[in-house]
Amino acid sequence: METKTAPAKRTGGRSALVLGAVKRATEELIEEKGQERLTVPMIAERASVNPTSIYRRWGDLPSLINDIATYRLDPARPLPESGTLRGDLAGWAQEIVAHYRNPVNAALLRGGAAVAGDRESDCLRNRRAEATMFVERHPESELSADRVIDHLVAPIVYRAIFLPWTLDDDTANRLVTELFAS
Amino acid sequence: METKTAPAKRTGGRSALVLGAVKRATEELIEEKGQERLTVPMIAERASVNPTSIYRRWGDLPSLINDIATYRLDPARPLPESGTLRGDLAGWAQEIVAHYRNPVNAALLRGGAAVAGDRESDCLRNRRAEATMFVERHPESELSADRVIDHLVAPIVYRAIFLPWTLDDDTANRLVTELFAS
DNA sequence: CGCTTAATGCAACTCCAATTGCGTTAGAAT
DNA sequence: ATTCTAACGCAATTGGAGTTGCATTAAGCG
Repeated sequence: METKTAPAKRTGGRSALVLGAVKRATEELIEEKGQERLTVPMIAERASVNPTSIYRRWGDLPSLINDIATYRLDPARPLPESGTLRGDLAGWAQEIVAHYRNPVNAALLRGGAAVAGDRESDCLRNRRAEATMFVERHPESELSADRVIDHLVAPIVYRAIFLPWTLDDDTANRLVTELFAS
Repeated sequence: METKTAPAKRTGGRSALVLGAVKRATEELIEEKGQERLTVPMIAERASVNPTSIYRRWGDLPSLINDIATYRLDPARPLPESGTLRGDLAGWAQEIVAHYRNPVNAALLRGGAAVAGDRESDCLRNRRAEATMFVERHPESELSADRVIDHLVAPIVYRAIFLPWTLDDDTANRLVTELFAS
């Protein structure tokens, strides 16, 4: 039997323009209207793009929001390399706090939470991968990725979702201190 | 001037029946369809109630879901009184874990997360009140309600939302141990 | 450059969520 | 029992989300 070669994706040019316009429009509107008052046609109009294009690319609104929420923090961005696990985690936590103090990112996170629950659609999976990388880089520490998630990521995310006004400047440092005190 | 007496609310009889039927229908359907595939007319039909009644009571679907998510754990239920803060928190945490291992409650939590972000619509405000009550009952401890939220409630809620399959039997006890180790 | 077809645009259509006005029922108070 | 009116049911309507078929554009590639 003949092997079917995958059709060539077209990622550049106009497609890239549409992608960027849709992402920008979604980020703008999610801040203005909030996650639940958002619709696909609204995004399409703001992006000067046809609604059909959005439906065909993402299927529905929750998938779009989850997609943007997942990749807004670039997975290829440089991560802290301070020489110590504590230093790395402190810098990393500060970055995450700063990220979610942006109302746009907090709203996207809530959208991601709304559609979470299965292994595929976890908009925070990159955080877990990064946590694992940090603890494996410093095997002398006894910290596990699980504990980093539970006592560093979880409190930040919890506050970002439910108590965003409590995400202040020293949240990250306080949590890191408490994590290493145990 | 004459003081306007508030119009008498009608909480019993038919109204109570409608309320109960709507809550039951929502809980059933949110498990079957998930939070984002849910609509008001669907709930109305399942509850044998007119959609108009739901719209007039709650306004929209997010408000309804948030309302149910907030009061599903009865605020008047008995809380642990073991004599020690650690014992109280352990029992309390176990109850919360058990609660969110129920897929219905996890789905409701995700719905509550979707509409969170301001001081009024926090479906977890009762947990914070309970945590405050526990630490105030045992002033000899140095634990603050904030730390209980950060290192006990937040990890449970985070897992319930994003990693529900990791909420196993000893999650609560492990978190309590880690909380008191620091 | 020219070919192929992926991706978008456009328009018409369907379907259902959400609104509104009005009549009916029944909870609460006296 | 009677009154008042909150809460519900019903029906008609509207508005927009989402779908589909076809034409158009342009990205990828030899």
